[in-house]
Amino acid sequence: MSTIAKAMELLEFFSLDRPEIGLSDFHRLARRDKATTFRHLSALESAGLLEQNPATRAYRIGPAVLRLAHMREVTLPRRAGLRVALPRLAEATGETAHASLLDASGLTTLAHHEAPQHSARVVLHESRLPLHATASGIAALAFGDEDLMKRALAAMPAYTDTTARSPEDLQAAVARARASGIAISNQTFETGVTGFAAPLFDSTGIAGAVAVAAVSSRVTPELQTLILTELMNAARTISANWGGTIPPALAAAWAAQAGPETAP
Amino acid sequence: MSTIAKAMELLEFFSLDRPEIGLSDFHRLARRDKATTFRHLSALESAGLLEQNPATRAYRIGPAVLRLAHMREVTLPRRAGLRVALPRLAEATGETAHASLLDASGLTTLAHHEAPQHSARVVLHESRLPLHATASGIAALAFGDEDLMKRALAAMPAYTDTTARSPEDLQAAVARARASGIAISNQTFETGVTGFAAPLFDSTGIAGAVAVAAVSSRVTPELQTLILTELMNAARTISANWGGTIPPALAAAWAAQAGPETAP
DNA sequence: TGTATTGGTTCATTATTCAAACCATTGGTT
DNA sequence: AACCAATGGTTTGAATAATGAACCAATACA
Repeated sequence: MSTIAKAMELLEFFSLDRPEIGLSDFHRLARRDKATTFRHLSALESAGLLEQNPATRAYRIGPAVLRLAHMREVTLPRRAGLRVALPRLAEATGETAHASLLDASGLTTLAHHEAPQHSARVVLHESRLPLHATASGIAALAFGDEDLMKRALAAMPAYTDTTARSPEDLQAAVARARASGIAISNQTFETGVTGFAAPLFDSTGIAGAVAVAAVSSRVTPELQTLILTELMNAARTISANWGGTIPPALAAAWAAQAGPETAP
Repeated sequence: MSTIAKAMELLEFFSLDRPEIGLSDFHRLARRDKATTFRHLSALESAGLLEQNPATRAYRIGPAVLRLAHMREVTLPRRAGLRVALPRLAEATGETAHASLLDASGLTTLAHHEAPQHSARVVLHESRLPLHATASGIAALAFGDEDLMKRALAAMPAYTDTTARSPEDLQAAVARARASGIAISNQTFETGVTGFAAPLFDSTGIAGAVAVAAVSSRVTPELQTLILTELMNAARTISANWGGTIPPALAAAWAAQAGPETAP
């Protein structure tokens, strides 16, 4: 593992639950030498990627990140394409909606939107989603290449009792998603949460996924139908905003989903 | 220079004008070995901080940056505090308004807003502002500590004929800003652009600056008075949003500015 | 007072980077 | 087709960094 990779790994420990981390915590979390950790943190700080809370001396995300994110968003807009579709999806379904972006090593949560209707709603903590254990991941795998599948198969930790354990289980789930155009995961990542996801495309192909995370006990057949319909609409809108086209096979699968409902 | 610092430096070469950079360009821009540059880029890519454009193989900012920026904004909102004040400042003055955040090595542009009134307006290209050559930098220096001034004096490249060259010139400009509460820079960074800036504060002290960049030929005494008034209002609002307090000396300086106008 | 924990620093050992060469591919010219 | 000048990417021993165990200073707590 390169020095740079080690330093970058430190950034992975930040989350909405843990937005500030001190030297000793980093030392323990990363299981790396304290001196080394300190040097890495200092280097990241002087680059502006981190900054120290003057009061606690704990490290947090620095302002340089804002500049980089702004630049990416100006030249390659992604969040902008969600601005209307994601709140609409959350409101129409009454559940939490989120969209994630596919990169070399998995899915990164781009944005999430919570429905105002229910007091009990799914709150997202993780911003990095595993391919094999989330509806979003399955949706991406269903329309990604074999290389992506290989990376998913490389590491398959079990999060709950129902997380796919074997390559066969995973491939079966992916095949179902490919056939129906929507991935459904029943408590494979977090207990009590059922995930529904549709793939998103940009001009280069599969680019991410849009998903609804619903409280499992609330999912009735009626709600599920509503979620699937809204999810297809949202995915169509977002992919169009991102300059992507829906593959014919997926368009057909979606039409088949909607067909029985809209037929006279 | 540490390996991490070198890798981080690569990120500095991105700008709105140059959002994608290939291996050979990096090799030339950073004046560093091609093999090493490639390893650094690969490491940054596998961390998600960069990604390769599949068509051109050039590198661009990766999706991990969006996740980090989102996290910072949720836990330490800064952009949110500008949402109302910055557009108002641009509209009221008819010129381009922008706000920047102070970090260890200078100012980073957070957001900018262009006035709709004029077809000729200042368009910002640089997201990294030098302390010694911009109104924002002078404003920050006027209310920052000596350490910040030391860093400003360490590197003072000349951008135009009127950029401060000597430490004395800079310290004089800073003293004027400290006395009046507003920094004014006449074409010290870009020719044809006059900058006006006020310091911004958060709970820890000086945190950045809010500025108006005006087309120099359009600046009349009337416009200048308008800009100063609006700038003070904007700075007060934003600092309040950021949880900061205006130092008494600055409040007095601003009152003196406004005083002569509002006196009967 | 003693102890545990914090952030931060030092110095031999070990791993990485450097520079300059080389490969393979692509796009344009003659 | 042959050629040229780019591109991204890889390989080689000599130079230069990174590493980790122990150490230091300050704070908090009992």
